[in-house]
Amino acid sequence: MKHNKSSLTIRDVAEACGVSISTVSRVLNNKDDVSAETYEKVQRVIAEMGYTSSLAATSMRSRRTNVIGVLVVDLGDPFSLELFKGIGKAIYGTEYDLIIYSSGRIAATAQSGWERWHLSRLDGGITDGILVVTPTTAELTTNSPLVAIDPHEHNVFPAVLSANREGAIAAMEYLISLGHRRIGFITGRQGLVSSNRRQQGYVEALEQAGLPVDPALIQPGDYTRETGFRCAQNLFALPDPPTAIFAANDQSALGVIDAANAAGLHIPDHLSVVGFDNIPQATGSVPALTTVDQSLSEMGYIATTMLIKLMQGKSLDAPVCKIPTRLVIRDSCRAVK
Amino acid sequence: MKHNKSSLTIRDVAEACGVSISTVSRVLNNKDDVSAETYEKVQRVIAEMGYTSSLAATSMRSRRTNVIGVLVVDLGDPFSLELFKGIGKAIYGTEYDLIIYSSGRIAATAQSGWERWHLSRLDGGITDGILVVTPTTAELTTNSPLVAIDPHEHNVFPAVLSANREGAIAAMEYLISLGHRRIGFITGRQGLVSSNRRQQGYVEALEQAGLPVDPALIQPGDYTRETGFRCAQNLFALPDPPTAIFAANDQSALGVIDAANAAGLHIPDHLSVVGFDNIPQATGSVPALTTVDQSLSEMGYIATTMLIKLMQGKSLDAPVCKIPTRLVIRDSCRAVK
DNA sequence: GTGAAAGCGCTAACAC
DNA sequence: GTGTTAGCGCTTTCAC
Repeated sequence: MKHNKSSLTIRDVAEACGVSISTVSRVLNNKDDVSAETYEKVQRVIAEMGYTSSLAATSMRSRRTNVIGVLVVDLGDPFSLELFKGIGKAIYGTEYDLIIYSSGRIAATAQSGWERWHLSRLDGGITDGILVVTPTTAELTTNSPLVAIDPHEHNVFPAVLSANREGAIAAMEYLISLGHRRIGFITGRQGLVSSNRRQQGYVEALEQAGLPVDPALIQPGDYTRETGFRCAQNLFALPDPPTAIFAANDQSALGVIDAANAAGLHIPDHLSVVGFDNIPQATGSVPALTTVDQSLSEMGYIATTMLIKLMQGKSLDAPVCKIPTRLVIRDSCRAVK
Repeated sequence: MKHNKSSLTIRDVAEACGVSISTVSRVLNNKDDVSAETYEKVQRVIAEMGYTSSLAATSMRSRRTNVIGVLVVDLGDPFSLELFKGIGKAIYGTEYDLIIYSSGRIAATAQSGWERWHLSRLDGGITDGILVVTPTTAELTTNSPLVAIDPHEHNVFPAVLSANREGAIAAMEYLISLGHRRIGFITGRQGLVSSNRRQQGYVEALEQAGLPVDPALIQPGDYTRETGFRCAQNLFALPDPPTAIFAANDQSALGVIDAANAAGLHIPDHLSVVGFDNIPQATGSVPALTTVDQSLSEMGYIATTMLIKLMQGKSLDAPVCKIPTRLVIRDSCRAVK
């Protein structure tokens, strides 16, 4: 490890060129009131020295950094990760940089309000625009453009929304059209908006079809395969077990398949299965699973696109963009007579 | 986009408290030379106003930011994403914050040297420690601790290394022990170190066993499922096709399975398959695939742990840490007679 | 125990 | 065209 001398500053460049720091600054910012000759020379020296302006200093002095900040609680959460793909794609080839900010301090993070804390850390400084991945945007205030990713309804910022409810309804309508009357539901993690919305769709579709909502058919899952497995077992053990199961996400659906295999139940002969899938690749190798696909990476992509528009001073076509879901029918469902 | 006024500054807090900005600064930094009374009051006002010190300003003035910077070219690359999981886990509950930095400017990014550019942007300012995800660390200079993630051999920094070569050897030795003599290899993306190392292991294992290295058995892949599919087809079409295929990653291995299915070849009766798997979950739903598992998230975790140690002024047990691979034998291989 | 003042590296007036 | 200068929000001596 080489700990060299302290990093280069604009002053070092200026001295090396024999000009003043403001001239260097002008070159850095592509101002046009510099002689071609000087411009050229400064450029050369900058390249030679490998100088880069310090983000910290630039942020402080000027309001233009071309940096987009992404605020996220749990880095590593598959949800966020999938979003990053889309965000990265949207940023690619543009003149923007990206900073994903996350904190290890659970104290500042676990309490609601982490978004606010993070936001004020970056905003008013380093970033020119913000993408927040959080359900609660109510308390957020900022001077720069902000786009929220899948916030809940009280949101006042431009946002991209996922069609959780609609997707669940589509899945249920399909199952119902196949003749299923008793359809089990494995919920997502309690407290998450996505989970509530999917459950809401499940209930609405039943009511719409004039079918009863049997609480015994609703099993509390948590988006994991293991819990999906146990929920399915509970469902199988019912005196009057369901002929179909709708799982609130891909992992739960895989758990259902595991449980069916374990119980010697054949899909789709004995049981029809549909899963909500945020990361279509996740079930890509399980072609026999019907899914409601929702592309999280598309959400990230679109949110970033919206933010960039805002940062460029353009206005949005619509302040809120809903990302559609798509029912991908494969071999895991069969009509019942 | 422009900035309005009104981000809260330390001066606002000072005025609201009727003290000087230096007193507020002392409270912010937990200095002990402030009277309990004042301390308490300032704390309260800070909480009430929802003030947070600006990262930009703090970075500039002091050397201590408690922020770890992660430099990455391609956000969205599954490799990086998996790393983030481990990094996030390592950071969780600590007093450190994390900044993942990535640039959309292909000009600064595509050319070798992006690492250097990014580094100097963050270093000497915002971050106290750096994690770089890049093969080439040779040109990097920095004043703060730096840990490289899977760099190639000319690296001088503390690093975590993956056992690509060793893993490939393990896979090959297993196949060879089963009696396979003609083993196909689907390479990773050309130019990547991981790819080279795995190929190196393939060749070494053959040589070690006194088996010939047949160039026709080495198909150039690119870590995608589609290319894996085509490579496998090429292999099948050989006058003397292989009895086993080792694919340089999970996706290619899935492509091989696709191709085998398409060609009516049964695994493992007609063909044995092993894949190198960076993201064990990726093939989790394909239990019939033997894999060399290497946990990328573990690499991220360990690298972060090392960096934190360094940032705390402690020294490392070893400057370089090798992440082991694990051969997970399942039903995709059979002995040939 | 607290305040005043000097910068950190940079940009943006404003001079010349 | 180019240099000088005044801060951006903060930490840190150094007085009091």
